[in-house]
Amino acid sequence: MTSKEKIIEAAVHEFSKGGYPGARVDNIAVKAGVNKAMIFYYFGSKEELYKIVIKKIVGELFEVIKESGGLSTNLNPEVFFETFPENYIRFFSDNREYLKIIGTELIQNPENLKRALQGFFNSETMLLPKNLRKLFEEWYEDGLITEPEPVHLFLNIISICIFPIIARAIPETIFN
Amino acid sequence: MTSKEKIIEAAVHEFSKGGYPGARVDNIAVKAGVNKAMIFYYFGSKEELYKIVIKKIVGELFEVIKESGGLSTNLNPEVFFETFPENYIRFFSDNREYLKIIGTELIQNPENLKRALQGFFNSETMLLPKNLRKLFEEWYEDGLITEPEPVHLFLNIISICIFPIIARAIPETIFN
DNA sequence: AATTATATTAACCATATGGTTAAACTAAAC
DNA sequence: GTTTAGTTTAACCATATGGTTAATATAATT
Repeated sequence: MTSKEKIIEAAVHEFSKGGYPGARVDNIAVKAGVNKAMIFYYFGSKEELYKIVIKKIVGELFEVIKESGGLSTNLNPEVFFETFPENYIRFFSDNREYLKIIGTELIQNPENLKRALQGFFNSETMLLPKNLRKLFEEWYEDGLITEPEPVHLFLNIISICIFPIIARAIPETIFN
Repeated sequence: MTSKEKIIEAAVHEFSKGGYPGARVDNIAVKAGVNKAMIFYYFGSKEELYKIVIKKIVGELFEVIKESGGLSTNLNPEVFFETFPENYIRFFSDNREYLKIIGTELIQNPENLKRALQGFFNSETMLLPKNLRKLFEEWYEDGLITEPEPVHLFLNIISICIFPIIARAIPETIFN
């Protein structure tokens, strides 16, 4: 593994606990087994490194959506509601650190995350939101789903997928 | 308003953006219009102040659950599923800063939040989880609800209540 | 082999940050 | 009016922290 890769890996770990302000550049360097100056040599600043980490995670997340059929035009609700939540939940269950980073960013810096997401709407993936919206609308018109608003539908899907992983602590404490 | 109150109010604001590590004691002092030393005079440390803030929020949250009938033994699903989400959503919609603090804490320090919650299970509120669990189990046995596991049910309710407020950014960006 | 471009290091720097202190001010208590 | 307890202030402190630098080692290029 190159030093650059080692730094990113260590950065994911460090940013996942404490978020951006809580992360210490020194810790990242130690964790990566690399001299601290290397971080600034390759990434320029703590903030740029953070942006790279966010991009990396969002990029992998897009892969999950694509693999769930987000790009295919002929998809039925049964298949979508099976594969998407499954892939989504697995992705964040397997990458708790990603979940922590994205979750924290979502709460504290949604505008930042928005920008990162929009950065991925390039020529290829640009199809995705259009397709998904059209699909949801068609499904509603055909009476296959009851939620007319694509935004709400998508929001509810990811709410049920992500949040239970995050919020387990609350009901666990309340019940027993 | 006393200095102590002014500090807590300013602390809520400061902790809500950037979380605990991102909060600056100096900022809290300025925002509260109080000398920085007052914070340490009244609260001892930044960490203790933070704990007080968490306690305050969790305390108000418990009031919401109580007001939703969490303590009454004869409650039907119709009433509960109307009042609880409504109160819950209003609470966090009206107090975005509380939501940010609790959300961040949930992601980055669930154990800490657990302790804060347990601290509220005193003689009075201790009835709450027992009642709620019993209620959910009865409702399931009577065929009024389909989810057998109280923990899952509660988790899903709060997921649908809280998360959409937090995660609005994602689908907003994807669709349009 | 000599030169050039890329990696890596240890020591250093300016500033930010949580926290302290001793003195001063204010309002009760006697 | 004097003492006492509580409150407030400005100046200060040690350390943590993001970032820099100049020198050195390593690998590629000619």
